[in-house]
Amino acid sequence: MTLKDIAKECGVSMMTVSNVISGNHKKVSAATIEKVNAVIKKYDYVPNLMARTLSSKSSHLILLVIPTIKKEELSTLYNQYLTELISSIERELVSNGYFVLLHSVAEPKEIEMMYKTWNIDGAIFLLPLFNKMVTEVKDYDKKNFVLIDSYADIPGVLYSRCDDELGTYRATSYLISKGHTRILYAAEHYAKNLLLERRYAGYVRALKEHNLEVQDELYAPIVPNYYGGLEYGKSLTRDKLNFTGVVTTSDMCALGIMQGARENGLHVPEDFSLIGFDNLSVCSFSNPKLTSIDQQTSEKGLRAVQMLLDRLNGKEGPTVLSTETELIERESVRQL
Amino acid sequence: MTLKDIAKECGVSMMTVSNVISGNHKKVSAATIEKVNAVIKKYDYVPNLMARTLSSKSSHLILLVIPTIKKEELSTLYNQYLTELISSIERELVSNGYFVLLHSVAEPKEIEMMYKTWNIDGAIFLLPLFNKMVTEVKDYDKKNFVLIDSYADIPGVLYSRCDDELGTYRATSYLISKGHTRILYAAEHYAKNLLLERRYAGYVRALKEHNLEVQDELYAPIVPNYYGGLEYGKSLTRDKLNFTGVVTTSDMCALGIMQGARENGLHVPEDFSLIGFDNLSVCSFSNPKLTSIDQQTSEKGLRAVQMLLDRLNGKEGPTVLSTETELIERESVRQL
DNA sequence: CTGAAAGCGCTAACAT
DNA sequence: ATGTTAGCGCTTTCAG
Repeated sequence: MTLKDIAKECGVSMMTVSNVISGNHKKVSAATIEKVNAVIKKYDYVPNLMARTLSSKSSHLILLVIPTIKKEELSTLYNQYLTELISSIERELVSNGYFVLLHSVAEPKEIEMMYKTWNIDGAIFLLPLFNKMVTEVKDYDKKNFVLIDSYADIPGVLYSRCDDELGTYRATSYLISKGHTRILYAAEHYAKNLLLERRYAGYVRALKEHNLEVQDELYAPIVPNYYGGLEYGKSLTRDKLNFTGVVTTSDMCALGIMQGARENGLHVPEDFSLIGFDNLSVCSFSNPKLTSIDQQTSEKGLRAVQMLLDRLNGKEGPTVLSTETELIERESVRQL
Repeated sequence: MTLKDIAKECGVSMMTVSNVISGNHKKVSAATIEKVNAVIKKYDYVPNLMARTLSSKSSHLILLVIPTIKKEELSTLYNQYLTELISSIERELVSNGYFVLLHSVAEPKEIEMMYKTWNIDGAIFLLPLFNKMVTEVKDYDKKNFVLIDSYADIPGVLYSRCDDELGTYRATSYLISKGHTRILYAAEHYAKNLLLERRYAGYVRALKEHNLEVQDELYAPIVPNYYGGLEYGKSLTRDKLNFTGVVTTSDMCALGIMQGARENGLHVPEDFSLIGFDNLSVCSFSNPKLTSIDQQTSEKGLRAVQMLLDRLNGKEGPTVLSTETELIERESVRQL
């Protein structure tokens, strides 16, 4: 069943049917619209988007870029966070008449290739890993890119993230409100990773606001994932414990620290308090349950899509959107 | 840059270029092949698959069907398992020249719609939730469907799963080998869910082989997810504990039981032993670490793709493939 | 408001 | 081994 068939059955031209389908309702009389729609429904006709794209150039296809990472990394580092993002983005795109092409990408050429092969309308990059790659794509500023969790500040692209600085500020302030004054920051931070930089800034701001000193010995420059945390936790002993609370930048890292420390007989929250980041469901599965900073992951995906669609529709709108963070109290912080 | 441009620059016809690209090397001389390839490389030309699909009918697009489920369910029930499947399927398809259209689906019509709009070459259904829906799709047996984790036995479709029966057999046998004789099976099983049926069969077989009786009181018909487990765990008290070991059908369920029981002062493995299923990375994050049955999730995805590609290429091959299960010892089972 | 012609970029089928 | 013709299903453009 094609446009032509529908047109024939209705006794009108293909263009009329096309206009009905595209919602060009000013160009067709109400009577024909109804007639055409009836026939469309009768045959369950849906337009072939390959043909439409070929002649109109707009595919309604959005590239969802995931990293080409090894299986182990995928499962331990990004698991639930990614599923939540992917599923929220998929839902929002589909409910707006767009389709999702999922593709893992290791170099800029592959992105250009996808644009040529499929006439992609836009692309969403799921992780800030892609920051440098993006600028190496030809005409990237005209390709409707959305970067998630990025602070790269590349002109012409869109950003969806959370208020990272405020997140760690909340975590740190909460520990302070519970009587903690010696608070460890457990994650590397350096200018190259702008997101971690923001999170560190939040920690520093909270300390300063409460007249606490930022001390070198309260900074553990670890890689903020499960294994980085585990290793650090294992290095802890009771006499080396020069802090009472820890701020981390991921739940997985926090769980690693907890697990590593336990192997040395150190327990959360008796020996030290601990706060995660992301509020993954594993927070409820650990013992003790992990207090964490929620960052509204699904909402972040949804806003990424909305920004993108606005841009595709030529609407002026914000180029950066941030979700709000919130402290979720569980069992890993104790009152001193 | 189009086929036409390449043809012109090479001084040959479009068909010659087309034949070079499609690998029809018997129809073109070695010299022209080289010349054409040089020009292709020079311009970074990649064919437009919209146009190719329009004329050839084969899109090289595979539909990856995920369920339309609510956010909370996604994160707690399927998180890592799904990520692992999706990423392995994506990698294998792309490295074979196919592309992945990700779409959540709630009813059969949507699948037919995707076939019409995008000339999909085949579809992979990520969860057995889709069993009934599949048979309601028109000409489903000619649409190159792969069902993951399904025992539906619908003719004309392909199946990728693990040896579920052997999995629970291994778990049960392991508990028996550790001196357990009163072993609880914690998951509903009924003819409608064929996978759970298989898993229950494995439990029963292990008991019988060791001359242990299958007892009604050692069957807990719970929904095998975190919340089902949690609820059941909370219902346990020391005097109601009429078993020493538990076989479950998912890690999440096992973690739920562990957590719920702990709230009543019952501990794993001191008060009872426990085995999960899936071997998710959370098994290493819990305390105690969860002994589990690994089912090679990535491999399962990979085999799904290979079966599908064989069928698309007209190769005769198996219609069912199962990955092997393996017991991964950790800390949740003790020797009696 | 409706329609006819031309063409998007490619390949199947048939020449040569 | 290479070229020509026709057409995939749709939209753009231009006429009425």
